[in-house]
Order: sequence, then C-alpha cells, then structure tokens
Amino acid sequence: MVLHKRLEYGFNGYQVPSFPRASRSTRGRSLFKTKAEDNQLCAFELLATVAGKLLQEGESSQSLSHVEDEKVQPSIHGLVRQEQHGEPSDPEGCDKSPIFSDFSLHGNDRNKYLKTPPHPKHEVAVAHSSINANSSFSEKFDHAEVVTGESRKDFVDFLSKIEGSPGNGKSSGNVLDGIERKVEYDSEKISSVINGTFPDISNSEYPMKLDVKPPALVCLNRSVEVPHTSFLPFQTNVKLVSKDDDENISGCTHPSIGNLKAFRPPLRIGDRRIRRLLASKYWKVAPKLNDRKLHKSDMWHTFRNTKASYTRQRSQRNFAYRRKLFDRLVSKSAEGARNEAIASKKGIIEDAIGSASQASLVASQESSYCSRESRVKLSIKSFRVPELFIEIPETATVGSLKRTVREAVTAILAGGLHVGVVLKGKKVRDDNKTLLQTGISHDDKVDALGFLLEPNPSPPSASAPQPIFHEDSPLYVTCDIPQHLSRYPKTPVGDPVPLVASPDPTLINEGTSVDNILDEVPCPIDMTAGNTAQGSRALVAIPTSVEPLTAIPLHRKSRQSKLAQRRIRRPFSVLEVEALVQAVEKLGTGRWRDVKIYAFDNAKHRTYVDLKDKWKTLVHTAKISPQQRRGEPVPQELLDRVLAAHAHWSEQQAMQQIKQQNETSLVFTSLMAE
DNA sequence: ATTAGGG
DNA sequence: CCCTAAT
Repeated sequence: MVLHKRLEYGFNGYQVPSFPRASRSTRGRSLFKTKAEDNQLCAFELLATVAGKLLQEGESSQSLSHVEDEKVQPSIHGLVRQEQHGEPSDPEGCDKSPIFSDFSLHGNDRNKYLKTPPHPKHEVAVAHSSINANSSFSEKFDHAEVVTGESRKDFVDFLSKIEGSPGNGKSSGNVLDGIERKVEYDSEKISSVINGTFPDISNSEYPMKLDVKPPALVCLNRSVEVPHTSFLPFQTNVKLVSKDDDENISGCTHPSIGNLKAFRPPLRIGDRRIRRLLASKYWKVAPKLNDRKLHKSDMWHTFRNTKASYTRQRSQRNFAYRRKLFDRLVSKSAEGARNEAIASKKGIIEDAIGSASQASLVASQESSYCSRESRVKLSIKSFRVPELFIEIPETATVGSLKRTVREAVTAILAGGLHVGVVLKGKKVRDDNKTLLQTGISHDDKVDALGFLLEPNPSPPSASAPQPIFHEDSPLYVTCDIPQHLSRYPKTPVGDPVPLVASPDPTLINEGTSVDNILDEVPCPIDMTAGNTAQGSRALVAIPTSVEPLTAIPLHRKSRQSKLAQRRIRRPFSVLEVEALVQAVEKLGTGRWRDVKIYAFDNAKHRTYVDLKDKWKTLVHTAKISPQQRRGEPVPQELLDRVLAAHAHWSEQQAMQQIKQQNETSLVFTSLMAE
C-alpha cells in the first residue's frame, strides 16, 4: 500500500481539478481516491479563503456612489493579464479576437459541445495531407496548413476510393506508393510536433508556409475557418516555443474540446524512478473531483471552518456573502476547472516565453445582477497555490496529512500576503480610488482584472491574520504526526513565508507535462482578447529547517525503490491519439517500439506499452457505441481510422501467418518428397 | 528490451 | 496502467 511509504508530496499550485474522468476502476485504489479527495477539500478551502479575503477587501474599499445601469451580461470575462514591457505576449492572432469560450455552458449544451465538437480538428501547425500521386488531389491539399474535418474526410474518401473498401488496402502500385510517402511525410510532421523538434522545414521537399525558426520563439497564427455553426470561437493559435533543444515545444494551442490538462514543464530529472515518484505524487495530491455535487456540502463545511480560523474577527455579516460566494465558486468549478487548468497552463506558457509576473490568479469579473446598487462582484475562480513540499511519516494519519497540507497552505496565504490589483495590465496602486474610478466596475469591455499575490513586505497588521505556522502553534501539538516530522512550516513568526520565483513553474493537476506538444492544452483562454493570464512565477514555499528529517532518511529510500508507485494517469489527448493513429497506420500494429520512436520519441511518459495499450483501448472504443465511451471524446473520424488500420493490419498479420504456414508446409512437403 | 495479452 | 509470460 502506498501509504506505507513516507509520503513526500509536492504541491505545485492547486487547481480545481479538471473533469471527472477519473478512472472508474477503483479496485485497489479506493483508499487513494478518498485520500485524494480530502486533499481536494483543502484546495477548496484555499480557494474559498482567498476569494473571500479578496472579496472582503473589495467590499471595504468599495465606495460606489453612482448608480449605474448595468447590463446583465452573462459571459464570463476572463481574466488576468499582465502586460510585459515591450513584449506583447501575442502579437497577432492571440490577442485579436475578443471571443470567449463560453464556460458557462451547462448541462446539455455542454455535453453536446463536448461530444460533437465543431469539427474536431486539432492539428496544430501540422501541414498535411497532400498526395503526390494525384495532382488534382494534391492541389487541394498541398500546403494546406490545417486539415479541416472536411478535407480530412476527403482524404479518407480518396483513400478508400483507391483502396477499394477501406481497411482492405492492397498496396497497389505507385498511387499507394505516393500515399505512403505522403503519409510518411505527414507522420513526420506529427511526430516532430510531438517530439518538439520541428523538422528542417526549409529543406523539406514539401515546403510549408510555416515560418518556423525552431530555436526562437515562434508564434504561428493559424486562422482556421470556423465551420458553420460552431458556437465556440475557433481559432488556432499556435505558439511554438523551443526552450531547450532537447526539450519541448510549449505554447498555447487552439481550443480543443475537453483537453483540460494543465501541464507542467519538463522535469529536469533524469532518474526515471524519481519521475515515477513525482508522477505518483501528482497522482496523489491532484486527484480529480469525481462528484462535485457530492462534496459540495463537505466543502462548504470545510470552507466555513477554515474561514473561522482566521477570519473569526470578521463580522458575521459577511457570512451570507461568503456562503454565496462559495456556492458560486463551487458551482463554477465545473466550468471553471477548464478555465483554471487552461489559465494556469497559460501562465506557464507565458513563463516559458519569457514573460514574468507575480503569482497567477485567475479572476473573473461578472456583471452584477442587481442593477440597483451597482455593486461589483468579483469571483476568483482559481489561483495557484505555490509549490509545497510536504514530508510526512508513513505512520501519520490521513487526518494529520490533511492538516499538514492545510496548515502549510494556510501559512502561505496567511503569512502576510500582499494583494496587488492589476487592471488591463497595469497595477492599480492607489488604494483609495474607488472601483468605479479605477474602472473595475465597467464590465462592458474585456476588462482584465487580475490579482497578484506577493509576499508582504510589511509585517502583517494587527488585524491581519497571523501566520498560523509556528513550531509552538497549538495546531502542531494536536497533530498526531510524530513531533519531529512535521517540520515543514517552520516559518519564523511574523516572517513572510518565503516566496520564491520559480522560473520553472511546475504544474499540478494530473501532472501532465510538456514533453511534447501533445501535452499541450488547447487554450481557449487565449481567445479572450488580450486577456493573457500572466505568466506565473510559482510562489514556492521552501521549508527552512530540515534537521528533524535526518532522522529517518535512508529508510524510505530503500523501501521506495521497492514499491514503485503507480504512474499517474495521463489520458491521451486527441492530438496524441491522432499521432498514434497515424503512426500505426504507417507502421502497423506490433511494432510498438517503432511507433514510440516514430511518434512519441520525446514523450518520455509514453512507453511503447502505453501506446500499445492505448491502441487496444482505441480499438475497443471505436467498436462500442458513442454512449458507452468515456473520457475525452475522440473524434469519430479518428476512430474510423483506428478501425480501418486495425482491420488492415490484422489482415496483414493473418496474411503473414498464412504465408508462413504455406512456406513451412512447402518445406515440409518438399522434405517429404525427398 | 520488446511483444502480446490478461487484469 | 500494471503485470507477466514469452520472445
């Protein structure tokens, strides 16, 4: 059991988990899940806490006298932005269209959207599908920058025409040869995208119109035509950022459906064991929220209690407000989860690009419902809790673990945090201005309102919550962790929690990494004109004292290596699936190592076994009815290809076997004849 | 180290 | 995803 290990958790920001796709196979893992969910509560506590805090501040500084008619505008504005000096984060496309993804979709709409995305094309800057053998056809596709659903379909149709019936592909002559070559080319594209090494395009025999200069920051703006009635803005903005040559392309891609993973930058860790460990950590601490509704009451409960811990002195009047806020937070967590993951990711992307900023905090400004008072209501949808390292003995109880996490985070938040307000990229310094004067109350435009969490230079005021974290804190005493081990938050009293800017913000949330572009989360938030979530310097709280730890050091190590942690679950993105399909189409099944090298070479977390497994499930998925499918919906078109390829290669395999049988029997008979 | 398949 | 038997 994993808990028997000395737990070493790395928190790296916290987000409301993305959608529920937690594996349903709970066998043997239920313990974990519960544990994980507990952590979740902590996250919500934090979320709510900060939100409440900010809200209160807003209230107190709010002195609106005007009554201004507000239009009820349901769209959620997003969000944070911090302008970088002289560095427009997004010169063109990304900033251009003031479109919002409508995250307030509910119920059917949402499902509908998720299930039938407007032309589920996710080809990032992958040039595609031209066929040499057929000029007219190739005219159609050569230089096509992005294959749309239509064109892809054409391509498939074309293929089936050539091959007769799909899946019955007999390699016939040069036509298929051409296709083969083209496919190979395409595959290279994809795989290079995946591998983060865009091929030498300039030398390519298939010149593309991509202006890609690998080592530099590249921003490809691909405007994809929006297929007819898609209600979601559809724009493909691709930023390719080559950080290191061996590292990845990271950037913000186009909106995609359900691809909600946040990602974290490449782990600079060679040791696979550590990688595994890390992955497990993420798995443990960043679980998915399986049933939000179910936990809502619990969360509120926790929320309330936590609030009490340091907002006790606040007037009860705020209670109802906070309750309301909380409800909204929770109810929004569904939609928000997407945003948050995305925003968070975005922040990292920005970071990768070089922009710097303080903490990332995603907030949304909503128009008030009551036109009477013209109140400004803010709801912070998410913020990232800086990386937290928690070490706790295996003998500790789950309760103590929870407490430790909570306290650690609380220490950060409570320890003299200064909140900055950013509006349209500018810091609002004058605390005495009203929101109206500042312009925060205007929600007509795409006003970006952001908050910065900064270490408070000045010691917390008397009214401000004191850092809870202290050795002598009663909270400690009650902790049933063996005294010497709960050393984490030994932050000196009054001292601000050490906040360190991390150039390499590592994300949480399913611990997706940026090993390749496939890991990227299409980022609808990009489309909120100019609302660029700022790059987040992760605020990292670093444990200051370490002495007590030396007590049980090697012990853990030995045991750890023995009981390898289960790897984190990392659902394949559509893009990955696409790549896999393409690779298999070319290489066939049964050559998983080749497939791996071919299409996932740089995706360290995808082993050939993984790919094989994924193919297995893909084939299965393709066979079952769409209703029975789970997880991020795979475009039917891809599934069709899966089936076709599967059929094709199965046949090949069968043919091979028959061939071999014939050969052997031939040998046999000839031997007998002698 | 890979492959194939069950769990 | 994991585990394993068989290559």
